[in-house]
Amino acid sequence: MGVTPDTIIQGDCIEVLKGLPDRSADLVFADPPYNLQLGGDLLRPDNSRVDAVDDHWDQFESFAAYDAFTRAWLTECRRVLKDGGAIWVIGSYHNIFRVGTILQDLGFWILNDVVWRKTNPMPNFKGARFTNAHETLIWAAKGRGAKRYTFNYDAMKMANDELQMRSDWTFPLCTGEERLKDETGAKAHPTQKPEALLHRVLLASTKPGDIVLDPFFGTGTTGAAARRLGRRYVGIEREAEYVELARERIARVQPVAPEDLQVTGSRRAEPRVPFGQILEAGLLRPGDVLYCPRGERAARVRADGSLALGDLTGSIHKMGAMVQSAPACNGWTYWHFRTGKGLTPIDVLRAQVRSRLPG
Amino acid sequence: MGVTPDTIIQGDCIEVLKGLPDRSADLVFADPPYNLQLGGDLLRPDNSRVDAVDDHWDQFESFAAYDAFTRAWLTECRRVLKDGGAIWVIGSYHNIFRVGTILQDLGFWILNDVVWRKTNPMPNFKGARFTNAHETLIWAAKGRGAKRYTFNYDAMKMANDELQMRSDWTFPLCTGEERLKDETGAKAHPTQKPEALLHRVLLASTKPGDIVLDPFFGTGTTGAAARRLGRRYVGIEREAEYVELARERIARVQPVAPEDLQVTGSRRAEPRVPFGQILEAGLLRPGDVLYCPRGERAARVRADGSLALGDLTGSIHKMGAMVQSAPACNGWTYWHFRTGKGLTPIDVLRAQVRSRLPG
DNA sequence: TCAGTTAGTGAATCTGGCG
DNA sequence: GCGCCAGATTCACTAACTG
Repeated sequence: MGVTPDTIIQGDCIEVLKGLPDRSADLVFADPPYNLQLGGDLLRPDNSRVDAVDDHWDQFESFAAYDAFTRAWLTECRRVLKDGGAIWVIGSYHNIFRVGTILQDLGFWILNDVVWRKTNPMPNFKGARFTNAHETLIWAAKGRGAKRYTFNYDAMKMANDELQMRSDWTFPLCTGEERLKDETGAKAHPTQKPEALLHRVLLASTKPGDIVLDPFFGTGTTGAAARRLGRRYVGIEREAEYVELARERIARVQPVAPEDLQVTGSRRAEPRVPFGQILEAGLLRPGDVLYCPRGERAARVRADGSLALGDLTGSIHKMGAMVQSAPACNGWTYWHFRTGKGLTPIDVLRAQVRSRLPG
Repeated sequence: MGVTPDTIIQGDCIEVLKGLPDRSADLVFADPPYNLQLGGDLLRPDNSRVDAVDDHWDQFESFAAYDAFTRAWLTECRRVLKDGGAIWVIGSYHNIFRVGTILQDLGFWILNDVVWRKTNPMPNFKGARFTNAHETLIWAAKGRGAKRYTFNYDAMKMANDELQMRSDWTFPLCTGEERLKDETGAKAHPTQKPEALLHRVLLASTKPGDIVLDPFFGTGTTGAAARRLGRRYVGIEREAEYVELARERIARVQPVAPEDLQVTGSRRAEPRVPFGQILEAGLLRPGDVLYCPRGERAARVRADGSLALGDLTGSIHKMGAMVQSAPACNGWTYWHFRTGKGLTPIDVLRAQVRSRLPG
């Protein structure tokens, strides 16, 4: 009994969240209201409106109200997340420090803060400050000791020309055709996020089929990116107009074919091959000699897949670490066998065994 | 009756701050402990050990203890600031959200958050997260209605090739000759900041002769930058060794007339565009087919920007080299996409993305 | 002297499965 | 939950060394 995927639920964010089952979402992406001190509406925990204020005491009242609201929806999101789940929250300096503090206080474990660098930010018209050219995203796991979060490290590295993806991402604002307009041609939603941003978030931190919950769905950028990438979404949005716009928008999205959703996998995820299996497959034989990369050290292979060097025996990893006096060693890349052309790492034998495995 | 400028006071930050007079500093720059919470040792892939920040001054029992410490020194700093004064605090995701929240709670008025993008950050050795490639600075005025803060808008604009200075700044780490070493050649301080960063901070937010207070003076980067730029400094530092190092360092600084200072960075090389960004920008989609120049070979694009050709996958460069049996290949010019007019190299898509990037 | 190679290092909350 | 252990994992830059 879980949540129905690929739906938008119209209603108050906190009320709707309370109705969702425990541990039912793989990821939360949240773009909460930033509206502190901007003359916009500020909501109390019960969603009544706080009158605009400008003196110091009421300012504190406003922060307290924003904090209570934030704590309420984040608490529910944490409950709804699976143990291996994670959350992304985007914000600006008006609210992101309060969001980050409350995340930490609720037991979320911050994994990274990520900066969205805007290529085309709005200038600071009064010339009174630096151009506000970025927003901040916080990526956090459900808890410090929580089950392992999803991070498609190799896919991110591939998407960044084989360099580790950094914590600063550069994207243009959502403009042009992508920006939804109302019937008058005005922008339909004030803070529509670029789908490219969600593309990277989902590709980095979800698997195909995962359920992504967005408690401030707006015009459905999260849903559009999820559908395109073969993920499922649950959106919560209070305004009926936005719900309708989002439904139409998501329906227009062409999902990527499942075979194209394959991304570069990690070596950790590859099937484990015990070294003994190399012997069982006949690719090496007991008594064969293995060499370190430059050949000056040698060890004999024994029938059970251990190595012997003088009186000492142990796994390929232990023995590799031992001869180097290193704390650890990957025996697959350290030990080599001799061929007519010189020394070849035994990792190629592992690859041969893996290629014969089913699946 | 004010504070004596161009001095370093040895002692506990909060105790010393309490002895400073009200409204005596024009600016505070603070690089407080980040409250890192490290596990055990971290080994690089080559098994060398990362020299982590495990100093006693960075250890706090809990978030509550860190918050109390932060509130205490920020409260004193606010008292010591002149009414038109401002504060900068630098931190990472471990502490910056708590610092920002407390700044707001104390009545400081945030002007910008600024991101220091590191050109050469330490990689994430275990491939577990995004490379932590930035730190965050908060710039805040003493209060919302406080007397006008200093912002040298035109100096900043001039320093940025006549474009408004943005909230993301790019600098390398403090290394090489600038990095202070002890007698053994090891780094003298674990977290020395680059002087270029302080240069920009002071040039942006102080006037010549202003008094800059740094309650976590360390090896005196703030003092060195202040002296160089004709500002005055007051430093507080607990460790006697750091105080001595800072004194010697600042004495070596040659003050320079501001008009002689080179502040404009050299024009950067063309920004690198990873192929994955072409997909994120929607210029190609997962499942699209790319062709070699004469069209006789084809490969499918995957969601992470890798190419698939039969069972083989890899980057556009790797796969281009592979199909030509060449040692290397520029995938941007080798691979083409099909349009009504025939085949077009994907390099034109890179040019489109580049045209949107900031200089 | 110069070019090429090797070694070292920087604020880091840095693995995962099985018993 | 803890311990064990297989085995996966790095970018930009500086400085020292080699030939």
